[in-house]
Amino acid sequence: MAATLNIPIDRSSPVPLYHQVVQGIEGMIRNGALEPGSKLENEIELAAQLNLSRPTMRKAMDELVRSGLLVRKRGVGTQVVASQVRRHLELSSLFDDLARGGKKPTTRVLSFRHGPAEAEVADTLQLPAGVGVYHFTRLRAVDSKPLALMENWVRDDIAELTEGGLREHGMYQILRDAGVNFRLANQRIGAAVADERQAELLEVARGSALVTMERTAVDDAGRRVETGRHVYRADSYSFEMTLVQR
Amino acid sequence: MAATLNIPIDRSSPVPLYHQVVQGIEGMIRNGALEPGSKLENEIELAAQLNLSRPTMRKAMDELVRSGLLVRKRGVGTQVVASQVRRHLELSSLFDDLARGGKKPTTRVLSFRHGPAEAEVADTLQLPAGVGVYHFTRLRAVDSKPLALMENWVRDDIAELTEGGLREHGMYQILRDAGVNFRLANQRIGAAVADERQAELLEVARGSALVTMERTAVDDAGRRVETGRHVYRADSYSFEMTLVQR
DNA sequence: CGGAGAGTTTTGTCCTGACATATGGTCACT
DNA sequence: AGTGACCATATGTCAGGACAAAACTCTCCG
Repeated sequence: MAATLNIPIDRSSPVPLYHQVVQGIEGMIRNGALEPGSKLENEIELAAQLNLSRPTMRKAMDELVRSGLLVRKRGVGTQVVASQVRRHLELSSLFDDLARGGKKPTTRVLSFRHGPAEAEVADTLQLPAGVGVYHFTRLRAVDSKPLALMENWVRDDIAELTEGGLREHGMYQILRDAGVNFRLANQRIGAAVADERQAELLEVARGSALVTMERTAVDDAGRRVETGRHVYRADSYSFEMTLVQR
Repeated sequence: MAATLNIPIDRSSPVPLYHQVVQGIEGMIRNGALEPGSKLENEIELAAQLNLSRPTMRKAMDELVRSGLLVRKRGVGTQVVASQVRRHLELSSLFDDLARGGKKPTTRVLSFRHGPAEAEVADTLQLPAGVGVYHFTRLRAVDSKPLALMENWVRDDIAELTEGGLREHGMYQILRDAGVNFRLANQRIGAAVADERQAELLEVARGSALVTMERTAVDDAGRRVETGRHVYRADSYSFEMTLVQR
């Protein structure tokens, strides 16, 4: 039995129609109205039900297929894959992640410098001549349990950073508020063992396992805005993601 | 100066037109014909140059934007972001990755069992009653240097696995040859320190850092085919990826 | 009774056309 | 000289139609 959709479409909303459909189907999957494995009506029929054109319907389903919620097979139909799809790794900060999870992250700024960049950093960020960097290290804790030790370099010609601001807000939020639109980031995840200093700050034994992450973020103008090296307590943090075959 | 495209389009090819464009632009970026930061002609003009419709051109550019090679800004235009974009984390096996990189991976099968599943595995794989699993551990090495220790569970009602087959081929290749089409995988990356046994097998000191990965893969019929726990030597392996803001 | 072929269904690709909207620059007015 | 309104430009969204290709089903023939 093929499932039909019951999604309110508001044509006067600024939200694109195809995105309303995406949200609608996502909602139906999460609340169980569409069970994993169930088959959807065909695209033409669904489009007709919602009074949309097929390309619009298809664009919505494209997104859902890409995010891994639906599976299409030519000549057969479209199926719900799983209700338990973790969101793809996002281009967001640890601070935002924690805050969304209802936690109250606190930040201690361990060091804060502003000046010319070392050669390696200037190279990584592809800094133009004369542009300096903010260089700072932070310790992030949740419920007074230390979680991450973060070292970052941010070019100084885009936004003004202050030690106080970093204590109160996530770095990404500050940069976004300053008009930076992040577009992509290159990221590398690995592992290391805690040295003396890391162990003390993160309140773990020396030699404990740490998750390491290096990231360089690029904004919509193609500028490399930020690069950083983070280490996380392995007993409290890991990276989850859903990979989708294309 | 806006760049124009010079891409051969073969309308009789079975490769979709939009994909030919994707490959063409990708090629021009990689070989330097399109420099990072350079601006492309507008969509309508590019479509006209290649004798394509705008939707087709747009679909091609959509893919490139999603993969992080291009950046679009409404009212402004489309720019090349970077030549150095790592491929997105793929749904493939370590074996394939290494083989593509020109390496010769070798596999030692440490244990191989076939029988009913433990409750936890049956739950993770959502096994129907009566379906058993293959359970095996493998040690993968490159140039006789051990790299990864892998423990996997595969449901036994889809393909027949043998110890000899696993020695010769990657697990994913065997399953694909058996007609399994993987669609998505949930994956978690973390860190740990090597215990006595891991240290010995991977030829590192006890207490060395290891990258851990747990993965469960789902095929196009929605079946959870495989789950596994892998550990990698942190000094030779890390996960690289490009995140794209949507 | 079994297998090959035809037909149906459904997604995949591609086209033309239209209007909306954000951005950046220009020009006139203050 | 500064500022606001206007306009050109380019991407964003949406419609409707057409044909291709894959996968399943059913029928017919051996």
